[in-house]
Amino acid sequence: MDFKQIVSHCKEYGFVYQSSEVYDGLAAVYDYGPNGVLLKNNIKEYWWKSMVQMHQNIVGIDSAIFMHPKIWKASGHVDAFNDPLVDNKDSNKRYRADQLIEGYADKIEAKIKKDVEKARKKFGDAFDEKQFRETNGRIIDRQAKIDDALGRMNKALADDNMEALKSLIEELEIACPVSGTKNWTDVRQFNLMFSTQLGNIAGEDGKLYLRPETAQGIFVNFLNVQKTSRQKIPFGIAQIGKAFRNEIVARQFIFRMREFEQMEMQFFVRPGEEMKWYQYWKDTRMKWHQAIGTPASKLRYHDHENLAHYANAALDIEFEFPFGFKELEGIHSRTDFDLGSHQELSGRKLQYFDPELNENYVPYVVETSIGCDRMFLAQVSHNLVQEEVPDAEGKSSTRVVMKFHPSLAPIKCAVLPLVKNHEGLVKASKDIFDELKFETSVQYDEKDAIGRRYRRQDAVGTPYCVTIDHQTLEDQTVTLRERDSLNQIRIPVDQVSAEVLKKTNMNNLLKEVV
RNA sequence: GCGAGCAAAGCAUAAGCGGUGAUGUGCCGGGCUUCCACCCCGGAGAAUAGAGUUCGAUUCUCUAUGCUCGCUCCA
Repeated sequence: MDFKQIVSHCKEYGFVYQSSEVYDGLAAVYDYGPNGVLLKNNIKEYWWKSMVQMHQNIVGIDSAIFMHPKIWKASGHVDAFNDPLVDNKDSNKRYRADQLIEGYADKIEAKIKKDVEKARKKFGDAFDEKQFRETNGRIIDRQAKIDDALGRMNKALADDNMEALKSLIEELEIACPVSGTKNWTDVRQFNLMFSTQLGNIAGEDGKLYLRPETAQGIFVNFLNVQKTSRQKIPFGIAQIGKAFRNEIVARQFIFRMREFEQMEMQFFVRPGEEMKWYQYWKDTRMKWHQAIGTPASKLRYHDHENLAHYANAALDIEFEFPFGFKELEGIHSRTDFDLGSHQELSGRKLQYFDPELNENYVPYVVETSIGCDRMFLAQVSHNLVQEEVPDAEGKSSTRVVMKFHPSLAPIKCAVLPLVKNHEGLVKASKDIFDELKFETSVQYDEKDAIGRRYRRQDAVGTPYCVTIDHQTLEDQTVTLRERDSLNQIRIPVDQVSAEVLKKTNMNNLLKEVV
């Protein structure tokens, strides 16, 4: 199935809709429909239970989306998520304004170095580089240019003065490396965090950000959770929640959205033991993905070469989406950066007393962070297939089927009277439905021919269909039809629930993850 | 954000070089129907939005919005 068909299918069968569609949509925001929300909840349940329920030493929290503005200062988001950007109108290339100016400084620095090397050759052993730099007129001029440019740039950045940055670029006659022209747009501040305000009077004082990641809610609650849950290191805190980023380019359906949901677990460990746990979670998380039937060939690790400022090791688990291998989950060794920063900025001691070592320390953190919406997209794009199956006459016909792992399927079982214009069959069917609804997610359908109803359930990934026929009224047996194999077996009505739950229950899936 | 392309019932597609918008599927109602998209009858449903040109615009022009791709960015 190509990507377009997947998006189309998601809409047609109530999985994902474009946000605000009746108003022509809102870019990079999507809504989940009736089947979508069921699938998404199942993904979250699978994750949550694998983490919290299956580990004695992992507990959950649900922290607020609003947090104290200083948190984003400490985490580095305020600085790192703010870039002054400028476009060259001729090449349509975009640059960071500060990097252009630094590039200009680097060029001059290169010239200075050339002069220095020339002089070194000329003077031989007697050459004193320091003295040369301080006395050579041309070098002094050039160094002054660098100092002036960088000095003014830093001041403009500190003042958030975009106009000054632009005029500096123009004054320095910086040209686009691609087009070679100096035809620049205005410099614009791009802020990846969404801001809003606390209280109802606008002003800097009440400025708040919607969280760009859920992790900080865990870090700032580290002490609360550790004390109230009486956890000992190593232990983890898990959270599922919304995060918000003002992406420059938001594309590829629900892969990159402005409002998205993360499933994060921060695991607190002894300093020096972080690599052991990094490896542990690397393996454990891969198992989790494969346990629901995602083939190993569609998953791979990708080690980060450029580490973020907080990490001493980082990798992604990538999934092969229809548009290529892309990040699905990140596993990062975050060192003590986050707790350390918060400790410094808040003035609170964010430490753990380790009774075995008999000492206090700021724990190190290993993070696993998976995008819930990406997981959703991975499941949908991998499981949606078109295939040839035999029809009523045994000839080949195509069907579109979502081959979700039964535990993730939105609807676990459909209850279908073979015909709808027979009171006895309808009543028996409704009785079965009314019993099953206490156990799992079921759907009743009496419209259209039985084959069409099977196909309809296939399209949303329902693993089982129960069909009630005249024989049911005589001997209390029904047909149980299985989605993937198309097999039909005849079983007593009172065994239906057990049979369906055996495959669709989350419990049995969890046993495979251990 | 820049550039290019695109925008038609729920979905997928025709036709229309300015004059009645068609088909398949899906949906709703009814009939028929004993196990993998049966058949029959009936019904609802569309030109992304706004402006302009025109007697008349789905068609031409402009603007906005959205989508796709490329660039840029990416914790």
